[in-house]
Amino acid sequence: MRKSNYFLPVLKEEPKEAEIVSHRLMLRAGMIRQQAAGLYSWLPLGYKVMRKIQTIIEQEQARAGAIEMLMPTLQPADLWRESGRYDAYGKEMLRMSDRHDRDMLFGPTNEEMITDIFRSYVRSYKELPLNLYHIQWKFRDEIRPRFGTMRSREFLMKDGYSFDVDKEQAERSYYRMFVAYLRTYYRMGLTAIPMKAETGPIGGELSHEFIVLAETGESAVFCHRDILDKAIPPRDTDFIGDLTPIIDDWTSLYAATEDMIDMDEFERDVPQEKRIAARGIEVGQIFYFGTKYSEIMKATVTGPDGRDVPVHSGSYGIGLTRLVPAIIEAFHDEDGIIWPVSVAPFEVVLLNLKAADETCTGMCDTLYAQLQAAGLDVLYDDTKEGAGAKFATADLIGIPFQLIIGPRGAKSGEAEIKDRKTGERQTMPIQDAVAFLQSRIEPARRTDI
RNA sequence: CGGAGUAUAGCGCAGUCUGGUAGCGUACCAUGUUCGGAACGUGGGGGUCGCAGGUUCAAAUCCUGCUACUCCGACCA
Repeated sequence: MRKSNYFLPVLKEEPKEAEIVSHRLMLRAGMIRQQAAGLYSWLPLGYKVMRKIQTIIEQEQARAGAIEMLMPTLQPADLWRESGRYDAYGKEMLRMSDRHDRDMLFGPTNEEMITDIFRSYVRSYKELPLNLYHIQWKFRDEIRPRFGTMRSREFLMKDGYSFDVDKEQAERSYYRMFVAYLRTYYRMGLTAIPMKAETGPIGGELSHEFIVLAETGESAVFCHRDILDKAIPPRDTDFIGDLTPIIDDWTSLYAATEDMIDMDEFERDVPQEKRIAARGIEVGQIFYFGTKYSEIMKATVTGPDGRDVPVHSGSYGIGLTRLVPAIIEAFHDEDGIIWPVSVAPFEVVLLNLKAADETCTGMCDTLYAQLQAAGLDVLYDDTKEGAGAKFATADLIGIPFQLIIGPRGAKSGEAEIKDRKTGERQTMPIQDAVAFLQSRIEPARRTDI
């Protein structure tokens, strides 16, 4: 993409309303625009990041056997009356009526709707296990939205629902999502720690929150240091097989949020030098809630013994619109964002330091074509801005690699490459630059791990 | 929902106390000189001063009501 043809409204000055660093940087980098309290437009750069996150989620969900679909944002109130949550949910639920005065709501989640779909079609245990998910906008009328898209009212969430014939099978489904989540966050460059969690208003018995450590995190968290270095289950993990050893390994080390922390247990199980007490951002949560909805909404299947049983379910959420700021909270410095390659809006930015210089521009045009041909996602700053402004913008929007071509280098055949993360720069013959970038970027995509 | 603030050009702000033809920086447009870390000069365009009502010869400024947004608390993917 040529920057001259792109829409990238970066701000030089600090927006006054933004409190935390990710919100400030998302506004300054031209990723989002606030339209009302807790409502945001996603501008091209921000949306591109979210699409990359979405693709990773979809790939890892598919690997774990979950099937993607799409349910509507608006839901009929009757479905929620049936589960009893229409009255239980309170003012967080945005309610409205249509032209025929039918009570509707903007869905804050989809347990009722998916249960309705399930009970309409599935009759036999032989069709199980089943795990259906969608990625759709939700609305919760937060009393006080804040921190940009970290805590917005409208938010994009992946929510998945598993259906199994009994608790044992349901636990296996839960474990599949547990492993899928570990892989999903890792592929985004994050270290997300599964922590024992409260089951909250959704209810249930077994639940983990996935937490990214960050100073600006909303909740205090406690864990064993070694959990940060645990190996992620590889891509060839057998999701059909028994995942219990992986789960046991991950849950053997203490990790809990402030809601669930048992200090005596923490201090007993974790040696002092291994204790981490920090703050964290929740980027996902998984639940097993058994037959909570299937019983009340009569979602049953016929078991092997010929008798009807209510299905055992779990739900699995990942907040996409929260992940974007969470990644920024984890990866930034005083100059701006530092994207992990796998979610970066562009993998490399080509900086033509002097667009007025014919040699320089000719060289850059050639390189731009070569970078694209090499399969790299490239932003080409072909504008007439000064060099300083280009550097500042490139740093701000956090593209992992900068390929810098100045008039001197263009003449002598030398290119400079800056690694945004380390700040390290190296000079090399221009004809080597594309291959070098390829060798650095391809493994960093984490598509083969 | 309780407490505290803010609202003046795209963005950041001054002007309000003490009423008298709306300003600064930046961004934008034109032009010239620059050109490796957000360059400089000259010229230019852009504002129903959040909305409504009131006081006054005269309101960004004083009074009343409303709305939106932000921060602190309780709530939460």
